Amino acid sequence: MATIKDVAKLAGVAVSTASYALNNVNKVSPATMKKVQEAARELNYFKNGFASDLKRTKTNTIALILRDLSGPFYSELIKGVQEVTTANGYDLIACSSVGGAQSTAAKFLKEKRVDGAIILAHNITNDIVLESAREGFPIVVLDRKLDHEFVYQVEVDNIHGGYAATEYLINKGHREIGYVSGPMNSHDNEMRFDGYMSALKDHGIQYQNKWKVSGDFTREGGYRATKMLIAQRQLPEAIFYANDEMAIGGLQAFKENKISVPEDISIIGYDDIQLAEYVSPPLTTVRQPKYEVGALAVHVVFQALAKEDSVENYYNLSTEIVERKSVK
Amino acid sequence: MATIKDVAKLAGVAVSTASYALNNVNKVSPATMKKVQEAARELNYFKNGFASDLKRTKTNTIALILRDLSGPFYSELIKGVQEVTTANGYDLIACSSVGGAQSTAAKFLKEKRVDGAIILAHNITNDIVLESAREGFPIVVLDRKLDHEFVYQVEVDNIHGGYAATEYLINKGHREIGYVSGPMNSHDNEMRFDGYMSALKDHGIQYQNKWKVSGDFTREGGYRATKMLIAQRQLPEAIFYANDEMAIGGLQAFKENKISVPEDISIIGYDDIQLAEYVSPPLTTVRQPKYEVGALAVHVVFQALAKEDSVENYYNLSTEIVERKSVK
DNA sequence: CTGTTAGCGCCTTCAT
DNA sequence: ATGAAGGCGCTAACAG
Repeated sequence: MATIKDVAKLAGVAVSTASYALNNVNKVSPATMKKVQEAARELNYFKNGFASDLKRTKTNTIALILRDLSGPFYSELIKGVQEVTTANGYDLIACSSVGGAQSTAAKFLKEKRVDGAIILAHNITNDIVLESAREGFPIVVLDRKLDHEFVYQVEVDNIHGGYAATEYLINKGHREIGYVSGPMNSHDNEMRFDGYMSALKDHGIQYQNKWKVSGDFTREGGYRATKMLIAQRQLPEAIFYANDEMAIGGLQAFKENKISVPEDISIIGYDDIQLAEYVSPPLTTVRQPKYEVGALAVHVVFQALAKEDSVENYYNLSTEIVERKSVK
Repeated sequence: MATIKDVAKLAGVAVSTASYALNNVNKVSPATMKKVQEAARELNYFKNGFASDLKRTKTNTIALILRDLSGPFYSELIKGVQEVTTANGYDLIACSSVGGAQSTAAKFLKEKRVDGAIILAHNITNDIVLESAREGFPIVVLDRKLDHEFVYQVEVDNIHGGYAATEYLINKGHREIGYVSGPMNSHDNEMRFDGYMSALKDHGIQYQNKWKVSGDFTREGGYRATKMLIAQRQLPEAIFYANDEMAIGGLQAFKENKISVPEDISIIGYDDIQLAEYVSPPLTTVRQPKYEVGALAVHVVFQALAKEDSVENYYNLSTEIVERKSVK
């Protein structure tokens, strides 16, 4: 592997000159420039990224940390992140948090291998985030509440989203409304549930514990939760699934039991994932502004990096109901 | 930011001792070990990843390069890559190649910021791959043919897949079979088309140029291509879409024109993406062993890294037809 | 405009 | 078992 030294030697200049030439610093004569570039090409030289990063203590890349690279994560969100990152001349890498504290993600955070990070991965503990964030290493979390000078939150207003979903069902004439929840430790789930509760309360409907069942945010979980509800032999008139994946699992369960949606029961999901519109019946759901979340998140990272005074630690975006055919 | 020096000082030992202690080298007394670890904790010390990588000239991470992080890329493939990578104690990062030669991906390749890479991204030119690969930096390509000592190929037998898809249609009694192609520069597309042609030929069917139309591997492209075919006012009996995304776009076009699938026309896709089974009618398609491709790809990287003699430069996996309801 | 040089933070050989 | 010291490849003062 050729180093900058080799290039300098071949070009007959000092290393610093070679460095300047290679980095286009306006400080070197066109002739030298050319000599150096030719030498570099001849040796098939490429800078060693680490050495460079080490020296500048800056990587020019930001990380997007996802629980599972292969999961049905929000492609719109990634798009938002990606576009803004690129527009700012930074690089983006995605890394997975499978393995928790031992994961690649945790390592990148702790060892500060990037200039900033955006996290959407429950299994990265708050501790890791808190001890990694620092001046010059802003972290934005999309999935939790955290109080730290250099940790920023952007979230969608899930309380309002949960409220809206529930109220939508109520306005359609339903009074008995089930809730299939995500994992208990999920902040998103908690907020959606809060919204659900408030809507019930504001409309004078009594909350019934038997109609709350947990589905873990997975399709499989939604399926099982729905089967449980069905097994109770007393279904509510409508169900609010805390995410679309679970709702799709629920659809499957209803189908197997010949319960038809929305004739026999109405259901509403949350997220508006791509599949939602293709499922049968098409799923009425709550859309989150995913692209905006992603774009805003990176934007915040850059603002923090630039030490702009105007950065807030907390941002909130709102949701919107998308009506399809799963509610009567 | 605390460095190893600070830790050593606080623990009252030399830097080297601190390094040994921190890296669990069996060379330091338990007492010293403890002192150092405590000092590290107290200072909230974490090693600087770059310095470490620079010194060892090894990153312990491999990169998966995808054309578009947000695209509907194969989650099964990623899963295969991820699991095997993790099982080998390596880290995995995904990076996007949007931007081509200026992309993050190209940078990681050229600057050798990882120990190995797996590429599924047409817009990374062969040149970049060829000049980046070298001893100690194996690259496996999933989407092209390339001849280089340290470039490995794993591909699925797309020729056979294309053949099988076409033959399936023929066996169902269709003689007029259209082909909606991916981009011309796609090796995958080319192979599928070759398979299509051979099947036609082997069954004594004349290839008709008017039934080949390009769809760019996107849903939108498939939609437009199908509209074009419809506009020709003379539809084939069946269409082979070179991927599922395009087939789904086609489904949409047919629906809008009240042409029903499979009654009026049969269609078959390729890939077996997740959506395929949810679309209406469920799409008959050719499944690729995606998980296996991913797993094998990383496996090859590790073999190459270990300089095993048994590594081949070329691997081939086979496909399978999954019958659903879009072919009559 | 070009060259010399001092580190960036860490690992590791060599002596002790 | 521990310490001193060199250097990985690069950048950026600083001096000329």
